[in-house]
Amino acid sequence: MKISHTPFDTIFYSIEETIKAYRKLSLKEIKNAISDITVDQALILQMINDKQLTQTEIADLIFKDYASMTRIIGLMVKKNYLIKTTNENDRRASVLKTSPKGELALKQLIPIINQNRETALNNLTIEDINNLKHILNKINQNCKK
Amino acid sequence: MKISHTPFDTIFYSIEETIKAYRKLSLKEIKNAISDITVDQALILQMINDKQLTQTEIADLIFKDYASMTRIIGLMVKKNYLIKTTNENDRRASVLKTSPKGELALKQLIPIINQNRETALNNLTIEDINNLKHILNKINQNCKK
DNA sequence: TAATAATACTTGATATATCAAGCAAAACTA
DNA sequence: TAGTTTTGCTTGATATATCAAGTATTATTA
Repeated sequence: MKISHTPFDTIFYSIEETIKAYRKLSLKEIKNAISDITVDQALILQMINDKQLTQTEIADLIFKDYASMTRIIGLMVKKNYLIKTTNENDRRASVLKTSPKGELALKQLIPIINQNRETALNNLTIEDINNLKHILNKINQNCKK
Repeated sequence: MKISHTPFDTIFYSIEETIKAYRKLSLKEIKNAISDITVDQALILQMINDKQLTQTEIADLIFKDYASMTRIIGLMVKKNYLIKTTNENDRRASVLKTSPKGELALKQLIPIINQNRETALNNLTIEDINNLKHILNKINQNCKK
């Protein structure tokens, strides 16, 4: 198979471009509602609210380094969106909970997050989405071999 | 259209996952050859070698902030991969050139970069790629409206 | 059970991302 | 042509990414 080799023709360029455009849109809308929260922080808030998770679990789920996770969580605690305590059954692990402020923020954020997704996926068909997911998954597998 | 709303079912999750996997693969292979160069730095080296570009132009092409570009270029100059001078026709602008060390590095890097792309796209058809590009482009447009 | 290994983070150092503010040169305009 | 705006880039501050090294705590193993 012949594949383009100039940087700007590669599919990776398109992928980067798209994800950056989506992140930009999301950040704008989120900041518009709550100025001191980022896209990832909103996602983390949502994850912790849905299910009790450790930092390590969150990091694995959203492809972040554990060190970054420590710092992001630290900031979210400092801004009072999260409450962090130690797990008494395993004193290495921390227990993360959304604070009242965090829950309130989340109530505002969820419709915004959903709206962002709708906006980004406007005019796409179910086939488009499934296709996209399928092809990306192939690439993902290739990269991990 | 009904679209999934749980974070891990969304297509954006797949996109992030894929681009991170690809970046990880690329970085590993690049570092293996030249330990002090990153994926973006390799790309920048390639761009500058192909065509004379200003920092601003490079930043726009690879979706980077101008401030980041100043710092990345600064490091590449410091590591002696690039030579930076001022453009005498427009003293605001800088002229960037690959140094001999940069050119040598690039010679090593180009086959690696190409190989990474081949690896990542293994078993994909031309249709897959075109499809992917087309769908991503739709999302990209939606995000920019 | 003592030594070792693994786990769940944390910290330091450096690079990059992002926003805001600033600077000098160039372009534009009244 | 003087004043204003734009352009190309830089710097500062803060957040995040990444790698390496370190600290408790828990689990394993000889």
